Amino acid sequence: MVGSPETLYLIDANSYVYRAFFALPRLTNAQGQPVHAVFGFTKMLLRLLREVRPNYAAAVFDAPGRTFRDELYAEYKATRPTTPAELVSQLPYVREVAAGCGLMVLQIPGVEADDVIATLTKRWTEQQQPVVIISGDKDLLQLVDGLVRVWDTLYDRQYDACEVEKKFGVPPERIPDFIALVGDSVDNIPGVKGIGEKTAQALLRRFGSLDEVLAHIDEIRNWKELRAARAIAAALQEQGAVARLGRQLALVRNDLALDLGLESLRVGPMDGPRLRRLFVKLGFHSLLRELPEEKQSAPPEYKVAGQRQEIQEFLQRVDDDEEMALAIVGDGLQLGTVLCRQSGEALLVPNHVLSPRELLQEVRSRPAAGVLAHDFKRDLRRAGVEDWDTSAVFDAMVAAYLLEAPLPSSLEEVASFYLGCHLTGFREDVAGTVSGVWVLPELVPVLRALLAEREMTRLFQEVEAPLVGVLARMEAAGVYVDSDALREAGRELERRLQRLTEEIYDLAGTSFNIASPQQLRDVLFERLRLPTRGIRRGKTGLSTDVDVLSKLSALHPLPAKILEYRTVAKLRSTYVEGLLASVDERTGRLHTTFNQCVTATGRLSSTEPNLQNIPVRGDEGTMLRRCFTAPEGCLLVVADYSQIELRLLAHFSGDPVLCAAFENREDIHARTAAEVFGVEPSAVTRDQRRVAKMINFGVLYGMGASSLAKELGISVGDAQRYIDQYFARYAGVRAYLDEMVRQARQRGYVVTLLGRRRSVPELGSPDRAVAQAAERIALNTPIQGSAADVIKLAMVALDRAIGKRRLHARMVLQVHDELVFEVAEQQVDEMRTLAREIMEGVVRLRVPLVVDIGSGKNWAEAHP
DNA sequence: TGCGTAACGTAC
DNA sequence: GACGTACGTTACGCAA
Repeated sequence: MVGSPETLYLIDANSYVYRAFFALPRLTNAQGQPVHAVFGFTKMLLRLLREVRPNYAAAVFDAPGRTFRDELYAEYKATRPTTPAELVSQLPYVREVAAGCGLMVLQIPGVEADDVIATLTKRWTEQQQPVVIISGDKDLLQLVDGLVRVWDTLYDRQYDACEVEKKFGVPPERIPDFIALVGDSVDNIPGVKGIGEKTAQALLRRFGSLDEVLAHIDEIRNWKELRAARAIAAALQEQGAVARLGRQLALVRNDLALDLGLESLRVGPMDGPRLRRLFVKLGFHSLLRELPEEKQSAPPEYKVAGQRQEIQEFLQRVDDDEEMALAIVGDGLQLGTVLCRQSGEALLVPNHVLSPRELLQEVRSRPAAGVLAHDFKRDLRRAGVEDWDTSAVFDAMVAAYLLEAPLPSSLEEVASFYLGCHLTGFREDVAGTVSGVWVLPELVPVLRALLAEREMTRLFQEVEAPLVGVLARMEAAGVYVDSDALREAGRELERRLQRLTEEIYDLAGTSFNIASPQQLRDVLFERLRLPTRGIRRGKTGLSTDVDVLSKLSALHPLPAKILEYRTVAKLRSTYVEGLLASVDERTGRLHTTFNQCVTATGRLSSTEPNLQNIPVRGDEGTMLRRCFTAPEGCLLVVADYSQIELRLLAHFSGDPVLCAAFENREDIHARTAAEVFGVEPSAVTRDQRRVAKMINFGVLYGMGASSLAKELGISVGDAQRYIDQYFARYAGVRAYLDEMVRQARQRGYVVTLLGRRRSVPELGSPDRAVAQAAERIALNTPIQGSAADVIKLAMVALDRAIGKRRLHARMVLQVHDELVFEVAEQQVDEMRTLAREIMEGVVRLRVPLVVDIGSGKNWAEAHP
């Protein structure tokens, strides 16, 4: 729709929002606020601004409360159901969007939007300037004339006088008369009973207006061509007054005294930051891209420090309580540190002038030591300054992770997402690398506001922020590995693999790549012709995983050998060779990276190498963990939360049986077996306990009967009976899990003990499988995530306690519910007591938290 | 040669 | 398809 530069666009906002609310599928943002009507409105408005580029526009809203029409007719709009709360709650956002887009927002008390639009239209057309009304409401079609058109953007239909007449059979100015005769169920305008659209059109065509129709009732009564003319005449006679009232209701008023200069309708500039914040809040991630990248955020004028003197001068200008952005840039040869003040004043300090290590120590010595950073742990590690209490450091990467913004969360992406800044590169002789620290002073307030809004400030300040430093210390400490023992184990595994390979080729009657599932499949099912009935299929064909091979091993000796081969090969390649490759040769220690911003639930993860999946079961597990040892004069202390997830389930659900079991310090799996099998706890067999243990784990993951059956090797019917019996005995657990899903559906996200959130948008998916997977996420995340909350809190507290007591002890590993410490032999008892006290007492639950502790020369021996 | 994906297996 | 969260290794197909 192209208009002249003087065209005024008037948006009938309520009508649009109302229709969008019912027309579009319900959608909520991460906070559970329904947003689909705002979304529809926003899309429409952005499109209008992009394609039409209007110079003049306004968004007009109905004002709540009575209007002159209510005075005229008490029943006006009385049949309309009260506007849903979910729609009303979206209106403020709609106004915010319109204002952010630079539009005048009008909402005049006691007046409906239609009348405001009519008045503005009249004033505008008096200047001989065109008007386009954006509305889907037929009431406004009465305003259409040579200068005025109505555009129904939802269906992309435009109405000029011709189109109106085509649709209603009457010219625009007769629409009120038409509505008066026909009635309008939406606004509860009664109309004349017995007169429908066709009759009304005929009457108005012949007589022109409602008044003329009513003046010619006699003539109508004898009108031969009119069907049921007598009845219609009678109805008009009887209901003429009603029709006149209806006309008054339908006629829009164009004579309001609006205190408004027409120039104020000029469209202002888009408020990018405001819209971005709003879109982030509403979850309109796709629309963020449609906002113009208004600024290329280029680096400020920065000085390159040539002498230490300049650093001192720079730091002296910084206020004591001023937060300073900081980043280490460049690579090993051209290392540098960038400091950036709130004002934008920035300094690049090349390594040769002052090392990052010394500079960071300088910064840390400032009174407030407030620092803004992105991936600060990395900076600490690069500078080798790990003994930093990071509680006062605002790490934008960690904040963005908590806010569940876009993952991956490089600073460039976070800034683009929350600020709309495109960080332009910053190449420098010394730094040689891009760094966007300078956006931090602008970005951090936005992140802080969002954290506060979601009540995550404490989680951030008291858990995640201090944890940054704790993890840096753990990584820097590393864990000692007996490389000789590991190499020897590797040689032993190598010999076993040789032997197994020969045996396998023998059994297969051919040599092939045993590690290739594809070739193995050919050997098993083509060459040996093992039965394929009931064998699971993957994307590329029949599976050869552990379940399949276990089943086949009853029929042929080869599959068992393959299984053994795989176990040994895994051990050799991933654990022996992989770990040896990562050991620091000078110290014999292994330094993993703990990722704080990766998992969906709040757990940590560990990479290069992953020390959170070192085998523990079987002889191989023991052998491997024996290689993780304490250095001379030290022991390893391992503290392990006992059943933390089930305890959290008891806490959240308040289930009396589950809570009592933990309060009485019972064996929880035996208790579950007693409940499910209806026997005394003392009479539970090993097998019953095994089944109960599986059920207990299954509940935490939302396991179904079929998978439990598969796991236990029983029928699906039996598995279902066990599950039913479980929920019959633990009714509180059932109720809690149901409530979790209900809440997730209502709010769009789930919450952990300390307020960590995970949105679960797929709950409403029409695809059953997708929706059910989302349900399992909704059940599992509060439990798994709360366990992560608890151990993180304990890590922060333990780190402080160890420092305060000056213990010769350091935390070296975390494996989700377990902490490993390296402790001087004389202080092992103190460390054991401290770990237990702090870990058990870090949060207060309805049931006791229990920590099992062990100590020993190596990880296998120390395992409780 | 480098990269992405599938299959598999390890942990909690 | 059917049990939540991770990471690493190998094989393999594809593109440069």
